[in-house]
Amino acid sequence: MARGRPRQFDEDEALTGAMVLFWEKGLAAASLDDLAKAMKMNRPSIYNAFGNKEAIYRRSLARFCGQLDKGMQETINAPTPVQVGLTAFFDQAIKVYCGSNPQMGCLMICTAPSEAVSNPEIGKDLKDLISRLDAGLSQRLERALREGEISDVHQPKLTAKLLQATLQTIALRARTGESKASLRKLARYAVKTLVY
Amino acid sequence: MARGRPRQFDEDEALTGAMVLFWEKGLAAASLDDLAKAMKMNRPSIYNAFGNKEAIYRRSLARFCGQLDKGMQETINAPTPVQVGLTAFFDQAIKVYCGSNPQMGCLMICTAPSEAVSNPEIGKDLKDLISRLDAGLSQRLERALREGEISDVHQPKLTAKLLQATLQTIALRARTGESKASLRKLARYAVKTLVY
DNA sequence: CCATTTATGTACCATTTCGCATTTAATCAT
DNA sequence: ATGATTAAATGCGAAATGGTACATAAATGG
Repeated sequence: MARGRPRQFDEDEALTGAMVLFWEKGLAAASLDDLAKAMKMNRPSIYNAFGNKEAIYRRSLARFCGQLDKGMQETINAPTPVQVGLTAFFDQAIKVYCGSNPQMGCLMICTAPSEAVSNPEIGKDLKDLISRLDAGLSQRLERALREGEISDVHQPKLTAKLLQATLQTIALRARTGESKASLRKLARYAVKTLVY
Repeated sequence: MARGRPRQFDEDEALTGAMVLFWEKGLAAASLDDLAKAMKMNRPSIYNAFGNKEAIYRRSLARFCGQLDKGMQETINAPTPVQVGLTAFFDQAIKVYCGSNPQMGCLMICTAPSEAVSNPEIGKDLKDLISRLDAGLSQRLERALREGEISDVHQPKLTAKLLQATLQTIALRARTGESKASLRKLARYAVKTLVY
């Protein structure tokens, strides 16, 4: 087993480098040369190992979204009141969105939409993430309803969308430099207003 | 007056063409050749009349945002209950965001963020629009508060941000193909939930 | 030790890109 | 008309881009 010359790049590390580059520049503005530097590989190796630029971008997206989704599921389904779980989820997202200098917001929300029309596959990736988050939030709210934790004036599916709207505005505002403190305040107000 | 050879392109029409192109592709993915076609001009004329690609993009943004802001101001400040004005504003936005085939969402929200980090001027354009919308919504809510139209549990500045979050999610969802009907339903629920 | 397999790295190619220099055209002032 | 002024159109060119061919290197299996 393990035939042939061993790879001398770390796949995970390379993908992380690519992700950071795309996060900053988006798909279109990132050149293969940029990518090669970011991944610490040379172009032919990249092409051989991962395929073309779009493929790498989509893998970066998938990874990022997988983490986001997983983080959300774990946090909002922890054995705490809904409001606590939701607040923790927002805080977690804010940490990621404001975590670098300059702040870069969400890879998906801030870079995929500009590609989504001319590249329907990316459009679908975006749509899928939105759907998954809607579903996760909605399910948690439904449980809260069933367990009498929140008032039955709520429509879980719609409230879920407004919670996701909150997440999205946090992503966008983070990218324009809005402070962590300001975003946390917004998140708390959203939870208080939308889930009671 | 009117010296020299007269321009044979309509500046407004050319700018509209450019805007539509950028709306679909974003700044980075739109080439000068694309632009020339979209503006029905040839490259040197474009350069002479408008400057480089980024300048045209920013002019497109400014125009789009000017209209959005103006539309908002007029609609939410019309002599009707806050909720009616807000609903009308969302409906108006939905019409624009879903108005072409495929649906393209908001020029600013869907294309500017991907440029915002590497191009701080565009970042500022984005930030400015967000601030203006926050301010407009917040002022309307404050008036509603003063006039006893809504409950004083509201914090106008934060509620304004959640209303804008609703607008933004509508823009993003429109770009993924979500239907007008679904977005209108979301808008109505947001108004009902956030403003009472 | 040799064949096979897989990865690396140099160098390259065709195309596209942005931008401009130059020529040609249209209009106005005199 | 003529010259001045401004715009259009052609076409060039240097650089960058995405992508690849090909020779080389490093490992394994027999």
